[in-house]
Amino acid sequence: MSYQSRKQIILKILDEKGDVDVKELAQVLETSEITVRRDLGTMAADGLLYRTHGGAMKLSLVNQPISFVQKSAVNADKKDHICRIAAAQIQDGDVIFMDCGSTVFRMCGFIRDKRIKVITNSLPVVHELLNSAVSINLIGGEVDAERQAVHGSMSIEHIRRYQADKAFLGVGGISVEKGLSAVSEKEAEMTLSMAANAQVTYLLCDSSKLGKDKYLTFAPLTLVNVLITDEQSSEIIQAFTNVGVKVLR
Amino acid sequence: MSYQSRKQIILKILDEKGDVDVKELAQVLETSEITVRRDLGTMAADGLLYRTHGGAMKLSLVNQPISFVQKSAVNADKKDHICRIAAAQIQDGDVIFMDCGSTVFRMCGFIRDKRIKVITNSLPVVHELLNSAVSINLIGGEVDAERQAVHGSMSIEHIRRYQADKAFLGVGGISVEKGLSAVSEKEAEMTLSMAANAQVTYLLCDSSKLGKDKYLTFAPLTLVNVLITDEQSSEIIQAFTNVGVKVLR
DNA sequence: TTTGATTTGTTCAAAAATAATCAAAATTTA
DNA sequence: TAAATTTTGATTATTTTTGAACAAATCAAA
Repeated sequence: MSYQSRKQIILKILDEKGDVDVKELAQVLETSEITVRRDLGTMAADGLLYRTHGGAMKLSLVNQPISFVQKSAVNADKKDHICRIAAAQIQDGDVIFMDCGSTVFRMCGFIRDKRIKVITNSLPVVHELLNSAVSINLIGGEVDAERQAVHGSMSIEHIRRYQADKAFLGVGGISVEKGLSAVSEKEAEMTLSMAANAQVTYLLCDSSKLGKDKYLTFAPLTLVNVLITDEQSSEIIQAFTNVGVKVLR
Repeated sequence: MSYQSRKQIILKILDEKGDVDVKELAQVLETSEITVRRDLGTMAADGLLYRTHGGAMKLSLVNQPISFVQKSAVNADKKDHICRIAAAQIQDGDVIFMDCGSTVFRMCGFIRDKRIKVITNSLPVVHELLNSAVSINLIGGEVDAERQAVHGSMSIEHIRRYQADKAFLGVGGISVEKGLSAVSEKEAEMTLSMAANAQVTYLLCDSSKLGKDKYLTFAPLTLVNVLITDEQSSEIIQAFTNVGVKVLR
């Protein structure tokens, strides 16, 4: 197998899995570890990947602060369950908002082949979808390094210029009593703006956040058309359904 | 079997499988390896396939756009020379525009410790400066995956909302006769907008681009207040100075 | 800080592939 | 039909790639 053939395979695996190791690639490519090391070295020099000890990572995953990567990986199974359901609500041709939450980010892996337009303020979402079938519009404004997202009054104005079919949003906390709550006023504003400019608003929320409130209550449950969750308790689901929120799980 | 017959068969196999090897083709075509090598050589020269060691690949699998990192690394010494001079023009407290050029991007390394605000449409610039002393505003709009930048009418509007002290811009080509020229109308628009909303406009241009024009002439030299270049020829520098462009080198 | 395990990258030899040269065979042209 | 031209295949020298071996570097645990 030639270097170019191996290169294509390596890039494909990196795109799918985000990172690889030398031993695994040597096995998959049916070649020696030193050949794989040379290939990875060449590809790193060409700016195609990031070389780590024992393997390599996709460039787009490297420049994210640990905090976002770790946060996104917490309850990954639950989040992926939610994201599969969310992705199934999206048809080719849709225009969708995606906010900067760690659950919403994981939707990227499930929508990359869809011919849709994504409007987002999240830098990780942009990076993840850059080389995909998705067309991207990025909301402008002040960049928040910690959250890797754009916020502020300029962002709010920008969002108002768009009209989306669907919005996929996360929150810090949600309960029947208090409605939606957040830990950041900026994020709350973004959530409100995206919801206001979409036909249908989906809330992606894993079970760890249901029934729990954060310091800033910023919207009633009526902001949400559909709640997508992994929560299995009938009582909790019923409580939301009783106040008019459709629940998918 | 004639060359034309073999060619059709080779192209058919490439289309089906994406890649081929010389031995396999020799067997299928019932000819010698050297004949196959000659055929592949001719076809590669004609731009029909990509010759690899031991075989060939379909062009579409190989023709990836040159990465931004690779482009930025071309003439790195010249670019860094220019960027050092550019960085020296910036004081703490400044608000500056930075466009999406590969030379401008290299300025990041020289300004990361300055307490300034950067307004940019370049994703690599944002990533490079995220964990630095710099405050960043990101221009919103449609994301161009190849250039990793944001463009479009929404972006133009967004830029107009800001007033910067300085703008640091690149161009595709520049000459005394034709003025500034570009290979992309989108980038030309961004350059014009940033220049229109800055007090002082700096053009970063390495010697390989001086005196050379691209297909779209989009602005006269008067758009530029200061040209920063690595060019050492007194004649060329004088030519620019004669038409009112201050030159730093 | 030390130590053992793991990984990396260099060196070298072997294997594989390429390209140049030349002669033979096949095809085309007059 | 013969001469000229083109194509093909064999041989050989050169280049490229690969894998083994090993010293140096890195990592994580003690």
